[in-house]
Amino acid sequence: MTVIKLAPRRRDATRTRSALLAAAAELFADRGYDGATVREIGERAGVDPTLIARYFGSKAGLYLETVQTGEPPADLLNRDRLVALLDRMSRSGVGPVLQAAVRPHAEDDIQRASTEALHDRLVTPLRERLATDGTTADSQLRAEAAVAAFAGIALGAKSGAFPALAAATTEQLVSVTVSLLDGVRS
Amino acid sequence: MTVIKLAPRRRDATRTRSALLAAAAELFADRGYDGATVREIGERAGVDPTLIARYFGSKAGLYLETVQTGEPPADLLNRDRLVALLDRMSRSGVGPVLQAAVRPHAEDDIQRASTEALHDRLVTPLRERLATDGTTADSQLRAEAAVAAFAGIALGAKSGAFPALAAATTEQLVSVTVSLLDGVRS
DNA sequence: CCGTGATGTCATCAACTGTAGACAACGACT
DNA sequence: AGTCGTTGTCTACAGTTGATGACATCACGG
Repeated sequence: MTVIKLAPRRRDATRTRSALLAAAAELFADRGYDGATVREIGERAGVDPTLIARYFGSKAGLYLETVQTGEPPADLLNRDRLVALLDRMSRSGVGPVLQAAVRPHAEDDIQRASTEALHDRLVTPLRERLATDGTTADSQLRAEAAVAAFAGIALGAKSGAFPALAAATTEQLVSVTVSLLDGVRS
Repeated sequence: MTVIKLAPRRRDATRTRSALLAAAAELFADRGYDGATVREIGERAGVDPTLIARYFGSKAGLYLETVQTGEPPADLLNRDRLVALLDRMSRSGVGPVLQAAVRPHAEDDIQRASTEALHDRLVTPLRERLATDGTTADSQLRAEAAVAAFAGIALGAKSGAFPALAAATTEQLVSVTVSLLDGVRS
């Protein structure tokens, strides 16, 4: 067993690493991968930006790690899950993976990792839900469309283009989202 | 760096102007405002990029003009309109205004013009449709949510994050979109 | 106490961006 | 022909971006 130091060290690689990860998650969610700069991330984390290169290799490496440490898989047709998801987004932003749903990334690594996370956490659970509910035809297409629609709503509420959507309470948001997503069973 | 020798072209301001507009519309729709560079736009238009500054004042001015020359207002609950809209998007891209639905722009002018176009062409017609159909409660919120969801689907089909959505025929796309949007009446 | 690796700081680079301005080529006019 | 506004070409610049490497400073084991 390794001895755990309780006294906070002035120099703590683990701490700066997690600070960078947290700041990156916020900024990537807010402005997308390209929009967030390493200098901003460093400033928000209270850390020198060049440490990103040291601990994550590059900005892309930081993004990939950000994507991995995300929300657990959620079935969008489950109202409780949807509430939890929308509630968290209204507080801490929308998450980097949803950005990838509507916007292609230039780098392949970024695109692939984001897509994979999106499917693992949202598309696949929904497709399986549709299958168990009896809707087998086009279940993959339906699931993808529903997730895409959800991404549109979640991002639209933050984009500034939809004032009523941005001003809505979580309950209202849940209600209208449920109304829309329910149609996926057709 | 390869230097492309251009064939001697007739001097025509109107022509270069429209060439720049067309190229800009494609690239803005494809990569967003920030993602499209003036050099790319110029290259696609077969025109020197600095002419953007001459004819439109700046990249932002070019974007604003691009936004103005868009699709006519469409009611998303009208199936024919939806078909036409999705069909055009599958051919010539998704249009710059839908980008603004899910992604905030840094500059205020850009954001405001995009939002205005989005509401004039999609949100307001849909809200009025909902009102005449009897759904008066929260009609603004419902209309915005539906447009945001539609934007998610349209952009998702092009983002590379949804393979089934990207491979779907226009008919399939229309079908699943109608299923989802119909729920907005709830 | 001291050295050595870990951690942080700093200056700087090359690439890219939008934009400006000097210059050249064209063409309609007297 | 000659003039001059219009249109196109080219270079350059200041700003930003991600990334690199040299240097400084700390922490811990000997």
